[in-house]
Amino acid sequence: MDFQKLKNKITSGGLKFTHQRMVIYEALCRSEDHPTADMVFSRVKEANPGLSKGTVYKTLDTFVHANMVQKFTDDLGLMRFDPVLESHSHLYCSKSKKIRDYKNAALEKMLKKYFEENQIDGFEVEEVSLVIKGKTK
Amino acid sequence: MDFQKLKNKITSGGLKFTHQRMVIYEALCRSEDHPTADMVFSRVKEANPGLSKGTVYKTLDTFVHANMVQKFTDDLGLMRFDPVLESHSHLYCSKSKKIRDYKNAALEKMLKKYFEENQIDGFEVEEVSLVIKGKTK
DNA sequence: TTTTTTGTTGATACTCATTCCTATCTGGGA
DNA sequence: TCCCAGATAGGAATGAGTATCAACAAAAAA
Repeated sequence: MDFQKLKNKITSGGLKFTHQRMVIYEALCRSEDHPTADMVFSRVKEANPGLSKGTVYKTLDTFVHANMVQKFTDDLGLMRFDPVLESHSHLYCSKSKKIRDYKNAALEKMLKKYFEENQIDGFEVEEVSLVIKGKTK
Repeated sequence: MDFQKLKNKITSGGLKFTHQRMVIYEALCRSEDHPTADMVFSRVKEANPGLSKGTVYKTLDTFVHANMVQKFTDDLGLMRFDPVLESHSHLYCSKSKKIRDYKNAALEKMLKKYFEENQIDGFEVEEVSLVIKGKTK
């Protein structure tokens, strides 16, 4: 992603454009492994020694509030960040501990339909997500 | 659950029967809210002042290894314990932050069937679970 | 341009769930 | 009864994440 596109992404989220935000957002987009804030920090600190850990945590949270990235908790309780906004599931590999995206519109639709047709007693469903655990082949 | 049943539960898991284990297992079974180790500790400490927090954490983990209880991570990253062994989903109430059980054999079967018929490229599915977020009505 | 306001950053201290350490204790087999 | 592997108590250590706050920068007002 080039400079202009990054700048647009950030300002169109209603945020001021800063060097730190650019660097952090770019690092997240380049990562395919749904990094934690700490992982983003270590990928970014070499080229940006002045950048502090707290800023990475805060900035990523700012992106979440601006709807630029998604946040979720993995099976170990760590906060993970994902620049993909469309709804999708995650594959947890029990061997490598890596997390992959799994997009399947048909499955999403099937689940959505199921919970529209089958109400849960005393509960109003807002969001359903799948946790898929297994092994990379 | 009476004394004999509790004792059986613990020894049949291959564990030594101790007062602490009985008290902790009983408190967990009486709880309907999938408590954290800390919550179990505070429910138990009044009637058992000598019991330490470390013991509660370790004992609950022992139960998990002995397949007497299930452990899962909630959306805030806290470890929750559940004495219900059959596979089931959880309902997360965004208002009260409470977690309820949701058993639905038909849904479980539907998902199982789906992933048997629809392989994921390069991934071997072992376990699928649902995270259902919404509001208690 | 200067001043004011507003938002951002870095450094550090802090919280809090969980794990680790170790001295001490105990249930149950010999 | 005696013994010891396993269990426990108590507290220190860990580590992810948050709060605080002074310094700073960029935009808005004067």
